[in-house]
Amino acid sequence: MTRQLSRRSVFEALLHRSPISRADLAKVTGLSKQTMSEVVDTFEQQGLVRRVGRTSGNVGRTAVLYELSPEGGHVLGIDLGARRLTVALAEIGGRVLAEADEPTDGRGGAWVLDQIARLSDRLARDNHTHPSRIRSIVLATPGVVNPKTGSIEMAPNISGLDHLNVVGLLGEKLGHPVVFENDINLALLGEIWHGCAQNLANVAFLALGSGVGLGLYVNGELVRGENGAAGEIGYLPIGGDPLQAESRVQGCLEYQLGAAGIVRRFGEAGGSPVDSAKQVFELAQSGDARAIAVVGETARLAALAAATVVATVDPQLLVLGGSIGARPDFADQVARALVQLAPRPVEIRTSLLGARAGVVGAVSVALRRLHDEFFGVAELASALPLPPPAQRHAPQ
Amino acid sequence: MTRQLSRRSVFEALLHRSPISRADLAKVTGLSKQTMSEVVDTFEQQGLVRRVGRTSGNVGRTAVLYELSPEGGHVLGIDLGARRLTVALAEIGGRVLAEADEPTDGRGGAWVLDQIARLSDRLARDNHTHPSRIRSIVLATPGVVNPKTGSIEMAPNISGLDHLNVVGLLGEKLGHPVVFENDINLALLGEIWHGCAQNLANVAFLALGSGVGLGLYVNGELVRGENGAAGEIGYLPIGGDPLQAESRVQGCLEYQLGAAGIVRRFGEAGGSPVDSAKQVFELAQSGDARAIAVVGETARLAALAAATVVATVDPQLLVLGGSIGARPDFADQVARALVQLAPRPVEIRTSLLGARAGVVGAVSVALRRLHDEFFGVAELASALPLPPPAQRHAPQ
DNA sequence: TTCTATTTATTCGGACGCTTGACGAATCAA
DNA sequence: TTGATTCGTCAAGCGTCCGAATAAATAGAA
Repeated sequence: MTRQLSRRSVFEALLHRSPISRADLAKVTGLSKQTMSEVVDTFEQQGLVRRVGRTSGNVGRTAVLYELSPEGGHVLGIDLGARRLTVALAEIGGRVLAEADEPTDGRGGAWVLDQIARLSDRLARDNHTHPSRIRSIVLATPGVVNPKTGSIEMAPNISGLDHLNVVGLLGEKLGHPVVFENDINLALLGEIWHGCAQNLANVAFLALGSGVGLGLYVNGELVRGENGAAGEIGYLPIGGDPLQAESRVQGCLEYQLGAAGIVRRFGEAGGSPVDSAKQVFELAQSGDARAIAVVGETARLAALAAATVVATVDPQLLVLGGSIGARPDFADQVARALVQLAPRPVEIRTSLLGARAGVVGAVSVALRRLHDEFFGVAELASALPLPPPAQRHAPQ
Repeated sequence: MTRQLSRRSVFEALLHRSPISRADLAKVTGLSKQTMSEVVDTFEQQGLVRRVGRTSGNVGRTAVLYELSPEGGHVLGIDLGARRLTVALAEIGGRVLAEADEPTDGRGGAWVLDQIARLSDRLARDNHTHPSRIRSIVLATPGVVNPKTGSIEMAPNISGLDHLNVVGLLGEKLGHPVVFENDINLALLGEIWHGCAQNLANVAFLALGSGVGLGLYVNGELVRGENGAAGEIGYLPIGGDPLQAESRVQGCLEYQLGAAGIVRRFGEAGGSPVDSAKQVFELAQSGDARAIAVVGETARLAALAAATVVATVDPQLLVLGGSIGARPDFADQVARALVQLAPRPVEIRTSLLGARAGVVGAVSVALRRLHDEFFGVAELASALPLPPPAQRHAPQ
């Protein structure tokens, strides 16, 4: 029990300061040299740690340096988008070994699952890792992921996936259980781990692309909501009559702010025919007056959504992401509009990782789960619960 | 270190199952009878625990029963409202011993601080507790409380308090440091501890009274925001033009939905002169058509705010509180309007504790802080942090 | 009443994990 | 070569926990 705590703090020190000697580990963790040698020895026997050289140049005896060994375990992050499939492989120490991506198999359904398995397998073998060594897998997917069951409640925009038991089938194909999480939530975690929101505890991630979505990170924790539906801001009563038919079906804000809404509004404004929101933005940059107006209105709506989030959860930073939100010209307009709307100034940044955010976030969660599997202190960490109002008297 | 964990789990068992014998404690906690006797003995010596009788009627030797002793410590919860001052005294085991309230001293400033000290002192002495025995004090106040400094950033609606170092002065007067927290947040925690939201982890508390405010409880934790300004939904861009002058100063939603806004709208609708929002609601109940319309519009605005919260954080339960929000007739109208607006049905309840919610929540936080002071595992509980992207190599 | 089964409570011995201090080993600098 | 310094191991001791044995107290059966 107390050994578990020692092992945990040694592992933590190894995560952040490798390569490191046993003597230094003892100083950092506060444990004795004796205990340290014992712990490191068991780590070495388990393959969690390996020798990596000796110190030199210092006065005194040289020390053996240790670092976390890739033998300790590998993790897989997968971003399953409607257009693109991305997979990343990392080792227990946090180093991302390789990333690969392909267009998502257009035939959908089981073909996509096969594609994921094939790509993951190739990635593992190309990096001298047998797929069976992978000890944690997290998959980013659009749609609502129920936090209790882990199942997908709203199928992603991929045909034929909604009838399949995706969690079970994919776990079987990959030889290890797969944890699902909403892609926007994972993009947010990606930005927090390796992106523009590092070391912050209160961050909101506004994703504007084909749809609109929000990721919330509060008190250093992801907000999923009771049904995993937190951040479904497509349904915010902004930008139109929330009782309208379109608003009921698709969500009031999404109807205006989604890519389809932008294209539609550009058409209604008499703009030349376009078939993607991207073209509207490009027209605006080239000076098309109608496009400029539509983009301005789009930024105003996004700022309204941002102001809503700022007033509700008071984040330290607002990250703009998604294929539309990450455009720097657009982000500037949103920031300017937000100054007028928000009760207090809030910093805005555009996504640093872009399309990679989701897969990086998936890797970060997969890593965290692996670490917790080895060194978790689940029941220890729980807060002392207060007594209920009706004192239960133990029947004697 | 490991003893601390044992002590902690024994205390937890005592909190929830007292009176209880040492033998039963051993069964519940999984510790040995031997260890249990040691721990309980030290608790008894520290005055944390006392004998309270023996078992009888069972076969076998009788057991000595123990319970948490009030000698272990008392806590104070204080709700400082603009109109009313409420103080509650509880003991370490969670029992609320007494509550008292008075109209807030209208002279404001230092008089109010004196009043708090006097009322607290009386409450302690009336319950055979010397004020010096009080080991944790939490005060509920309107306004934004900075979560880092603990200071009040927006002074409550009490004259003369904004120039004073309230935290320091009050701590001195009461002989123990005082922790401040937003009154709506504490009302929410009150409902979660003893009210209508017991044992839930995702709750939103919509407070409608002279102002509008929101309390958020997510993942079993209070959401304060980076600056303590989470839940400042008076600034939601709902119910009017958010760029208007009134919206900028007071908040767009608050301008319409606050008590003053209700009275104003009733006047604009040609209603008979009233001087409080309460009268508008009473007129509506007695059949006044204009009042009915104004109340209906008010409910619609509240439902829009609620829909915003539901779409953003997906709570399990929405509690309506505050002098206006807790009216059952009004809550029904809000619930009906929300069905049309929210993407998914969400349960709504009205506050069970009413005006007492704030002080009950203050007691709950004071208790939790006392428990953590004795049995906290702060650094143990922290999650394993992931390594930063740039691996720091220890300079050797 | 006496005896037995049962439960509570204490005592004792042993195991585990951690620390301290001493000591040998390895290295750099003079 | 010598001394200072640091690394790593060994041995001893301490705190905490557990399990087994034992004593104490009680209800129910004989």
